[in-house]
Amino acid sequence: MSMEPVERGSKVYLEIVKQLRSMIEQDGLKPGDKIPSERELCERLNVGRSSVREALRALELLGLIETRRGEGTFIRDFRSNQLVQLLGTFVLQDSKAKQDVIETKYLIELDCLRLILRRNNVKQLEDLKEWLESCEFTDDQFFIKIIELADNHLFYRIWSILNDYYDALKLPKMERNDPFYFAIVQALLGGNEADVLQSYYSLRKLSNA
Amino acid sequence: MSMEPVERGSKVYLEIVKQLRSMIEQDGLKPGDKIPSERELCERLNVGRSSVREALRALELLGLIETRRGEGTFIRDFRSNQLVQLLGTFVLQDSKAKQDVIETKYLIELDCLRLILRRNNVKQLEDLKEWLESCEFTDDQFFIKIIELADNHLFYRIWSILNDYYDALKLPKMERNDPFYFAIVQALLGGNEADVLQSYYSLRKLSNA
DNA sequence: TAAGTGTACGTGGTCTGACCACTAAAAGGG
DNA sequence: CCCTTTTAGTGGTCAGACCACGTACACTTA
Repeated sequence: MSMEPVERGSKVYLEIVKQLRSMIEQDGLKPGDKIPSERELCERLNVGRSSVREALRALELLGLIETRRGEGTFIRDFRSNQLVQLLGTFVLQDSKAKQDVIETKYLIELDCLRLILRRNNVKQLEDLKEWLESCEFTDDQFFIKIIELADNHLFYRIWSILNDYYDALKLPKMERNDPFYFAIVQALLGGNEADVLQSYYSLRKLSNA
Repeated sequence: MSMEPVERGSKVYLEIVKQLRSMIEQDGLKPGDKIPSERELCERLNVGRSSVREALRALELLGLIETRRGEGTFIRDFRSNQLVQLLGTFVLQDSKAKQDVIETKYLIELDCLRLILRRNNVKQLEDLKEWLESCEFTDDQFFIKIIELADNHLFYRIWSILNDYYDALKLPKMERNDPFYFAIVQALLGGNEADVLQSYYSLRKLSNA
């Protein structure tokens, strides 16, 4: 029920994070659900309120919970994490990092193109082709479509993070370049990996090596 | 110098995070450097110590700083963040997620193999070959070497995260399979992408599609 | 009855002051 | 000179006190 008083080495707020996690798991709490109030957590866990708050603030900065003054603390939809901006401005400094961001973004985009090839969902590609003709869009928006078609949520997250990094580093925005988008989609429909890669390289002005 | 007393909407601990960030930037503080003590930050920013602690605890859970009792608070080497275990057990539930983890891990590993091909650093590959013969190692350890050779810090982070996810989901550990490791390194030395991919597919027991 | 209003309670947000445990540097003694 | 002791500084934690805000319920009023 209660925790060790001074559990050697471990800090109280970390224990509370742990407890919260198992509490959420056991009770099957989902995004939007309310968790016990700070004062109730104090009593239940036999700790001071400041320690509870340290745990909650940490989880809040991680984007895992949301607090509303006068109402309470709620579990958040993890998909939207602002955590990235933080890490971005903290972590990335040197030029090697910049280069890594660009390289990684490109490779992830290539992976998604390969995934789409493997999924081979013609109808979705046809839809995308229509969308190309009927819409104004940016390079980002095009690739968001691509990433979505790849149907891998982790890649979606990773790409979003990289894109945020990209912006945070003030790298030049990709400029729209319609013919290449058509070429990529066409190549995807053709089903030939080499063609797809070549179209992508052209768009990004890369050598195909 | 000091902040607004109740700055509407914004919470004090978030302001402190901001201040710390610019403080680190201005003073050019690097991993290992010490930041001002909690009590000094209170005075400098005209806030309570509990607020300062909320900010520091949050940054600590993010893995951005490290505190040592009796010594102080230090900027941390961002490369190692335990943040992931947290997110992992919080975020991933359904079976689609599991599938995504596996798929993404494999694709990242493939990307790194391609990067190594592009870098074409023969000496490092020879060293790796020696290591293979002289060491006991696990599948993880082998691919850590691979990812390192790819020399892209972001991929290293992403792969580590995915590996943690993999463990958190209790997916079956990759088993060591020596001949395939040799084949991969040999193919890398050969410089033929198709061979490299084929070796990897064999190791992971995947079709080459 | 129905609509509006106001009060009380619960919640998060913040500050203060008090300890404790631990570390490292300064002071002291051999 | 070295070793011990002291001391000051640091993070870790708790308790209590306010404040600001939102909600719900009881009360008034039309």
